[in-house]
Amino acid sequence: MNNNHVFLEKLRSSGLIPTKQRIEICKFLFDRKETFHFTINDLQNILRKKSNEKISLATIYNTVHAFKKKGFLKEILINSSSNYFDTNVSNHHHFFDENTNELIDLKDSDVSDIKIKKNIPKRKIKSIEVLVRLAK
Amino acid sequence: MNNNHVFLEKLRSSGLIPTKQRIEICKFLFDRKETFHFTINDLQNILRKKSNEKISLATIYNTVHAFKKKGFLKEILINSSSNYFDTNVSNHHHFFDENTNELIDLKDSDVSDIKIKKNIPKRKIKSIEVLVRLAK
DNA sequence: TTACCTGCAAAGAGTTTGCAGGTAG
DNA sequence: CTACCTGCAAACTCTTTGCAGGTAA
Repeated sequence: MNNNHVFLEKLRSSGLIPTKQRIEICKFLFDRKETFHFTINDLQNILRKKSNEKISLATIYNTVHAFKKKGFLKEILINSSSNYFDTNVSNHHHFFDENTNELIDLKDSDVSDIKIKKNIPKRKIKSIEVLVRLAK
Repeated sequence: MNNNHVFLEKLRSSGLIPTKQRIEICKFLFDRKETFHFTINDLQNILRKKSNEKISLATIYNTVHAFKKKGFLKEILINSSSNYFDTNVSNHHHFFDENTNELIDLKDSDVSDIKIKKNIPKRKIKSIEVLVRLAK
């Protein structure tokens, strides 16, 4: 399936010039049904193997952060040794499997309604994130 | 109030030799009623100002990680620019104020019961952490 | 005395930046 | 042509480590 035009539009409409590198990263990250979770390091390794032309690490950092800024990716903090990104930018929660270091999406409907019974003056709730740590 | 003996005991019973530096850090972190949230950088700045003798950064890292390992501190990940530690090691959740970069404890009773309606084979839930982001 | 700890400086890991050359429009 | 992007290397920040001297018991 050739979705290039979709990604061209996605990039253009967000003000990012669709370069070869950005399109390749788009195709890898967004041309899939399932959510994808990755670290910058994961992404670099995978892209390096998949493709003949290598995308420099600086460009991967730039692109991932540009995508995050545009709302195409969400950053998720789990442990102090690596930062994860998630192609699913909707409101949802996560399992983190401490045995495999793997992130798994939890649909909003997989988690009971959460009510916060405390208020901070002059502040509004922006988001509620649940992280469920798993182990054997 | 002189709690030195309490900290001496705390350190000794966990197998850490109570040195001058560790006692000073203990006194600062644990001789208080309220929970304290900090980054390594916060801690170094505060200790530097409070005390005449400076504790080296390496020792602060060593000590904080030793305390974490012994269960005296809990690490909390909020944003990619800094790692927080919490003197409250009980099960509880957090507000994070994005305007001030401040962490605020949420008692377990401030959050409605959370039920996870999904199972991962061969894995058990180790902990459930809720992070509520706040903004103006 | 012995094992462990501290502090310094150097090393390491991850991330960001400056800049020269390249590319999209 | 112009503005923006890429890739490299250097810089930077945060954290860890090696080691010599110091300290607790």
